Amino acid sequence: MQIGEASSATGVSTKMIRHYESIGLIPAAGRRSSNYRDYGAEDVHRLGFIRRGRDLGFSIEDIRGLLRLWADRRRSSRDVKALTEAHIAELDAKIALLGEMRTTLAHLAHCCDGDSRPDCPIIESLAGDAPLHPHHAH
Amino acid sequence: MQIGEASSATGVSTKMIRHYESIGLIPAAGRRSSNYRDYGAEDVHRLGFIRRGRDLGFSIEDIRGLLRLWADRRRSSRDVKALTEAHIAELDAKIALLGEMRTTLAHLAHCCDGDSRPDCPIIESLAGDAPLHPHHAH
DNA sequence: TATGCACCTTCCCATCATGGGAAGGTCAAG
DNA sequence: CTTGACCTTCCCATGATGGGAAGGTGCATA
Repeated sequence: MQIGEASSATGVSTKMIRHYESIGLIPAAGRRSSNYRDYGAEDVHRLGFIRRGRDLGFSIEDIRGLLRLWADRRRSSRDVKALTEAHIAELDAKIALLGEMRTTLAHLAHCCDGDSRPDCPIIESLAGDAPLHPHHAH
Repeated sequence: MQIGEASSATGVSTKMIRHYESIGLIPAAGRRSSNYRDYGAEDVHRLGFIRRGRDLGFSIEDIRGLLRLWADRRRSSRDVKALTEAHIAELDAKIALLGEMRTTLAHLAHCCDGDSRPDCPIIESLAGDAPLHPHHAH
């Protein structure tokens, strides 16, 4: 199986497969006489693991840890769970941050007439002319 | 006012102030005889605008547009609102994506015993051995 | 057989916003 | 006149990904 097939079988781009090899996330693929990389079922399985990890937002370094745990028959599920919960906490922090931005922006947009006149609470807020959470009636 | 003061007055690092100048987001600062950059009230006001924009998650290019609108006395608040609502839509998309990840991970973590045994639905999911949303009783 | 096309290889560069750090100049206080 | 806190420019790194060039490989078809 050459790299393009491994790519379409897993949804990991050929670019990224080579990259993962270069940073040691996956072992160096075997080579055919043509110097083309050669992949087997185990390699494809590992790439699928990586893609699912990425889809869940794990960093490459997180996935390095998860791959090590996956390979370790004597792992504790505690370690996997701890890694996962740390990641959930990061997601929560990001979601909270984005949610705050969204709330503020939605409020400002709500207070903006959106017409052809220049007066605009959004611009005024950015300019520091108005607090971000004015106690307007609306 | 030299760059360090402008930085601490606005919360924009000196690195970023120089960077914003280099990409033309702010005009080139005046120079003293020492070749040190010199900032006035208007410059600080603009840097504050930029920082608040960044804090609300606007990209540098968004902010470039907002600065142009800010300076334009004949702007329509419609344009500001449109830019803002496009940004809100991006935030919503990101929040939704992160939220889906969070939901899946929380479910998997909930189903993981987190003990010293290796059996772990998180690893099994990543390995593709189990669907991400199994219909377990829990 | 020759040619074309789809695939592969390596290598360098770009993204986005930010920071680190080196090598050296400036300035005020001790 | 030294010390230390500032400033200058320049290069490099991050994290994950893609673009694209220059060139090799392999298979099908004219």
